[in-house]
Order: sequence, then C-alpha cells, then structure tokens
Amino acid sequence: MARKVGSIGAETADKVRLAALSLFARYGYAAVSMRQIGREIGLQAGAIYNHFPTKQHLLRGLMVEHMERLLNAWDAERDDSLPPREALVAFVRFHIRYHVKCGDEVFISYMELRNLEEENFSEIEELRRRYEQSLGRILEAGAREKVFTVSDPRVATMAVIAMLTGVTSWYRPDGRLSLEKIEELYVGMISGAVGMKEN
Amino acid sequence: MARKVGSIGAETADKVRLAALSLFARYGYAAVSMRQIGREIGLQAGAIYNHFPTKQHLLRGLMVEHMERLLNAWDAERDDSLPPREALVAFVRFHIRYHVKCGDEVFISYMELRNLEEENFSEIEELRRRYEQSLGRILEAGAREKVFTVSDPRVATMAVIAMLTGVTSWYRPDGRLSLEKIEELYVGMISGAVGMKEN
Amino acid sequence: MARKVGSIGAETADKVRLAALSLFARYGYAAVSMRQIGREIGLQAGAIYNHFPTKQHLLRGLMVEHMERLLNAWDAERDDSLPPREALVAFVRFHIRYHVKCGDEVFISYMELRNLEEENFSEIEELRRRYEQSLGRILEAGAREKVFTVSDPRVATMAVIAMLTGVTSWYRPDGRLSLEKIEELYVGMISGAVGMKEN
Amino acid sequence: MARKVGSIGAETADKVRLAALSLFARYGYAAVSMRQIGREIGLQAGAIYNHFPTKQHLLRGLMVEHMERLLNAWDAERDDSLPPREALVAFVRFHIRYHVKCGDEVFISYMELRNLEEENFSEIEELRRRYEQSLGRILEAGAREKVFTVSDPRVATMAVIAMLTGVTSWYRPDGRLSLEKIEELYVGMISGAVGMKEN
DNA sequence: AATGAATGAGAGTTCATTCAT
DNA sequence: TATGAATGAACTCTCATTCAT
Repeated sequence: MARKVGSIGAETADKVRLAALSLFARYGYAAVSMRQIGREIGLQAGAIYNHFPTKQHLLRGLMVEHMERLLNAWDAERDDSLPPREALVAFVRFHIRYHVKCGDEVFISYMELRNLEEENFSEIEELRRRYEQSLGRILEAGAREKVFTVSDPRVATMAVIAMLTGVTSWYRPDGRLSLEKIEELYVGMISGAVGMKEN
Repeated sequence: MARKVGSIGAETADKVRLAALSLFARYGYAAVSMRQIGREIGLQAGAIYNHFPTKQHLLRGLMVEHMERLLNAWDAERDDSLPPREALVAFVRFHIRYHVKCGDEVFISYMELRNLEEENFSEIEELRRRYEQSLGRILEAGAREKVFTVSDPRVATMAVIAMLTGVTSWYRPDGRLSLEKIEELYVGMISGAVGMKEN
Repeated sequence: MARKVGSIGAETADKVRLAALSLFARYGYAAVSMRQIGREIGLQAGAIYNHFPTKQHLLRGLMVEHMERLLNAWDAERDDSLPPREALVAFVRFHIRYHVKCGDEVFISYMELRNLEEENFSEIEELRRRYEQSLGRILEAGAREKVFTVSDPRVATMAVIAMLTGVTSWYRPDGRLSLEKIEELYVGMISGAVGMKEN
Repeated sequence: MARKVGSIGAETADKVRLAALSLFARYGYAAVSMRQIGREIGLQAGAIYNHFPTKQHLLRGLMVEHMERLLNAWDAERDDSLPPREALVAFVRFHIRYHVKCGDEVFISYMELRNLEEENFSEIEELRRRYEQSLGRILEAGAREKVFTVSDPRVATMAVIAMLTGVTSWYRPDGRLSLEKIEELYVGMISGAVGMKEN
C-alpha cells in the first residue's frame, strides 16, 4: 500500500535512514555524527530523535532491515526443489545481483558489526547465519549426492560467501563488465571451486 | 614519576602499537580513543604523542608496516621460476599461513582504509596493489599457458583474494581444522575455481 | 535542563560576548579558556559553540563590533564643516569621552591584534586606519591652513592618538578628575603639541 | 668582566632569554610554550628548567632586567642640574632613543603585565613608577618655575609617556624618518604640549 | 647541562542526547 | 514534528613541569 498522504513522519524517517546508510558506509558509524546525518537532509540533530530513539537503534535498524529484506528476497526466489547444481547457480546469481544493488547495506552489515551492542549483534548474526545456511544446505546436499567435491562444506560455504561478497567492493554499474557477465564468471569459478561435476 | 627504569622509548612505542592494533581491530579506529590506548598499557594519553605525532600516524604506521612485512615475507618466499600451478599453490599456502598469524593487522588494513587521509590511503592502496599483483601475474601466466581456465584474470584475482582473506575472519588456532588442513582445502577450491588442469 | 524559560539565544550570545570581553581584557585572549567564559555566565563551554563557531570568531566579533560602533559614533558626531581648530577639539573630546566608556573594548582592540588570524587582523587594521585617518585629515587641513604647526602630520597623528588612548589605562570614573576636566586638559596639551595658533 | 671561558650555562640562559623575548613579543606570553622557546634554540623544553625555575620566572626576569637597564641608562645620562626645559628635552631624546632600540622589551613590559603573578607585578610597577617619576619631577619643576604651562603635572606625565612610548609601535630603523628627526619632532610636540615658554 | 619520556591538567571542540518551545 | 539551546562527557592534542639517565 502506498504511504498515506500527510504521513510526513515516515518520510522523514526514511530520509534519515537513507542519509545514515550512505554516511555510515562512507565514513563508518563511529565517525558519523547525528548532526552530520541531520545536515545531510536539512534537519537538526535533535529532530532525528523523534524518529529513532538512539544512534544505535538507527544502525541496528539499517542492518536488521537489510538482512530481512535479503532473506525475504531469497525466500521469494529460492526453489527448494532444484537439484544442488541448479540451486547453487541460482544462489550465486541471486547473491551477486542482490548485493551489488545495495552495496552500502552490505558494506555496513559487515563493517559495523563491532559497533553493535551485544544483543543487536546476536540478532544480526543469527540473520546472517540463516542466510548463509541457505548456501550451506545446497553445498551439503551437493556433497551428499556427490555432484560436488567439497570435502568440508562449512569451509566451502564461507569461502564461497567471501568470494561472492567481495564483488560489492569493486563492482561499478558502469564498469568494464556487465552484471550478467560477472554472474557468469562467478558461476564458473564457484562451480570449479566446489568441484561441480559437469553432469 | 619520570621514567621507569629499563623502559625505553622504543619499547613504549611498541607497546602503543600493539595496544592500538588490538583495540582498532576490536572496536575500530574511530571508536578507540588515545586515552583507551594509553590505559591499556598504563600510560597517559598525552605520552603517546612522545612516540607518534597523531592518531592518524599511528594508524598509517600499523598499516604500512603490515603491508611491508607482508610484501617482504612474500618476496622472501616467492620463487618466480615456478610454473603457474606450483606458484599458485605456493601463493595460496603463503597467504593463508601469513594472514592467520596477523589477523588484527589484516583486519584493520581492510577495515580502516576509509579512515586514512587521502595521501596515506593512496600509499596503502599502492602496497596492496603490488601484493595482489603477485597473484594476478600467476593467474595471467597460467591463463596464457592454458594451464588455468580463467576467462578474466582480474576478476579471478579479486575473487581468490577475497576467498583467501576470508579465512582470517573465522580461523582460530585451536579450531576444528589444522592450518595445514585449511591450506589444503583452499588449494583444492582455488585450483577448481581457476580451472587448473590436472597436469 | 534544556532551556531556561525566557532565556533566548540572542541573550545568551550577548552574555557570552560580555563575559569574553571582560575576561579577555583582564587576562588576555590566549589565557582565557572557553570553560572560564562559560563558568562566568553559568554555561557549559560547549554551549558557547551554539552561538560562536570558534573562540577566534568571538574575539574578531568583539573587535569588529567595537571598531564599527566607534566609527559610527564618530560619523554621527563629526561635522566636516568645522574649521581645523574646532574639529580637533571635537575629535579630542569625542575620543576621550567615547574611549573611557569602553575601556575593555579599547584595550583588547589594541592588545589582542596579534591573536587575530591574518584575515581578521587586516579587517581590524583597516577599520582602525579609517578612524585614525579622521584625525589625520584634521591635522593635515590645519597644517595646510597654517593654523597648526605640525611639520609631520603623520607622526603627529600617531602621537596624538597614543596620547589620547593612554587615558583609558588610568581613567577611573570615580577618580580625582572629572571627565570634563580631563577633556579640557587634553585639549590644552594637544593644542600645544600641534602648535595651534591662538586665533 | 667578560664571561669566563667554558661558562656554557650562562650562554644558554642568554639564548633562552633572547628567544623568549622575541617569541613573547610576537605571540604573547600565554601563547608561547616552553617547547617553542626550546625549539627556537635547538633545546628540549626540559633543558630550559636548568636555567629558569618556571616560565613565570623567565618573564619576570625579562621585564625586571629591562626596567633595571632602563633605569640605569637614564641614571647614567640624567643631569639633575639641568633646568626643566633642557631636562625635558634630554628625557624625550633619551626615551625615544633607548626605547626604539629594545622594542621587544618595551612591548612585553607593557603587554604582559597582566600575566605577571601578583608579587612580580608589583615589583615591575614600582620600577616603572620610578622611571616615570623622572619625567614627573621634571614637569613639576617646570610648572613650579613657570617655564611650563601644565595645569596637572600627573596627567601631563602620563600623556607624555604614552605619546613617547607609542613611537616603538611604528618605528622602523629603515623607515622614512631618521631617529634624529623623530626625536626632533617629538621634542617639538611635547614642548608644545607642556606649554614650554620660548625662554 | 641536556635528553627523552613521563605526568596530570587543561586546551578548543564535538558528541549523543534532552527538552521547552 | 522540528528547532534551538542546553548538558556533561568525551574527543585529540598541547601544556608546564619533573626526573632518571
């Protein structure tokens, strides 16, 4: 549903989120002040507190929302009936495609973990674990069915995630390679890494 | 008290570096104060300035020294006469072995880049580029000689580096897997990723 | 506590200016801290920054405002149609009367010049030059018309200004001499110094 | 007597005094640090404490020594047998000649009074009072003998001193006017100011 | 007499946060 | 809901001074 007319508050909150996201990604949570966020959107620092109780809530929100959107997007796209090979390709393509679209969110979700208070940290870690488990299950299934040669699926999961997420650190929409081409390259490399049998 | 017997400047500077390294890695450069660093080693914050002109110099120093040690270590170990396959295996083993030994340095060298001032950033980036080029050259040579199947060596370089460096984020000396085993696993995955021909 | 009822920004800024003026005059700009200024008026040092961006701005403001008030006051009182003798008397009386009323401003405007940053210094110097030129013109006119005997009007200008401004360093409202009497004494001495012809 | 060979200490103390004098005059006592003084002469700040117990002593020393040298110089030159007119001319010439030679000393002796601790302040004030009294006595004698027309010798004393000392603020050795010419101009103006009878 | 390293205080300034308006 | 002004704590960095060497 579209946002109700007159619901200015939610719009402001969104502007704050957006500004914070961009600033946190660029300079880091600790180095960005509430004043800076406010300035970015023509607001006094104090006004932000009408929308977010603390700076920490703002950070937590950005990370939780990102992780939940990611999980939802993957849930919407995943097809658990696919065999491991196809499932892995789907995951790789999804991960790259989704992550390059929200580089800032990805970046802060990795970089600012240590600035989360204990409880918030656990919450995010649990969400991340759930997402990475999607890949873990695929690799395990492939190993079980002997279509992949992964002697240690847990290590393989982390290796693949690291490799994939690395894309966000250099991808540029106007870069040398199209997104499609990049996906293809990574599908190729990861297929090789997990020893995917040709058929 | 003016000076503790036996405690000389270089030792203090080292203690500062060590404390800063650990704190920066744990909480982030921006979130760590000079007081905190001092407290860690029983020093007033102001005394740190006898050894480092600014907090930024301290950070730059940690990163430059790490990168230079890394480059020197690799220069000492590399053997440019090795054929691509053996060279890649050597690089993978070296990278993992070296990086897990200095997780904090690696971590801040990636995480705190944005907290470097322009000039220092360029300096570190150049050092990193030189290191990563070592891998790049191996992959290019392998591609040229058709012993690897990498359709885009530049992307492959970044993918491999990302995968490898990811190890530092979960490796524990007392973990489930020995370092030797981990190296072996990554040699396997990366060989697959670059389509290394069996012979 | 957030805001005291009835206390608005402009009032606070004025209180800060007043406190700073008095403290700078008594102890010198460099020797007065923002905390000291705040303490004087029951404010945290940080709160001063809601009204003045830096300590230097605060100083510049005090000096610029003083000089502009002085120039305006003289512009309101001067009468360019007066012949040199009467004009000089008017200037002397004005200068003394105006300056003893704002001893602190006068004091810091002379004493703190070296604590002004380059640009601010030039600005103040230009204002001072304009004011002193008023006297210079009178002396030059008098010399031209041969009603004064000043062989070097530029030196005479500086001599007269120095003599006049010296009053602020010892004048006390409850002192031995009335302001009227002091003006009279200086009119006499300065008339003599410039060799004013009796008629 | 010439300084003994090997008396390095006194030479260092002199270098410190010289550096401090120049820096205090340029930037003000409060704005100059012991490190800055040391740096100027290739010394660590701590070493200064081998020669002066505190920064305050250093300042006091500079001012006391200046005032005593001034008094001694005047004592050597004064001739109490001169009649008031000649005595005034002698004083004027002496004051200008002496003061332009030590602009820094004069400057800090006026500017840094407020940075002196109570006791040191009184000491300097007393020395200054003694010097200015020299002029006061001349003016009083001249008034008594009716060779000057000064209705208030105390005010006249301050006026003349202010006028004379002002010279140091603009005099440049390579300026438009020779020192001799400047002395002459001031003798003229001051003679007029005190209503000196032609004979 | 000088150095280099330290202390403890304090500088100017910024911070997250609060709250009367 | 936003502002502007405030708090109190914290920041990086510099200070005068001390003292073992």
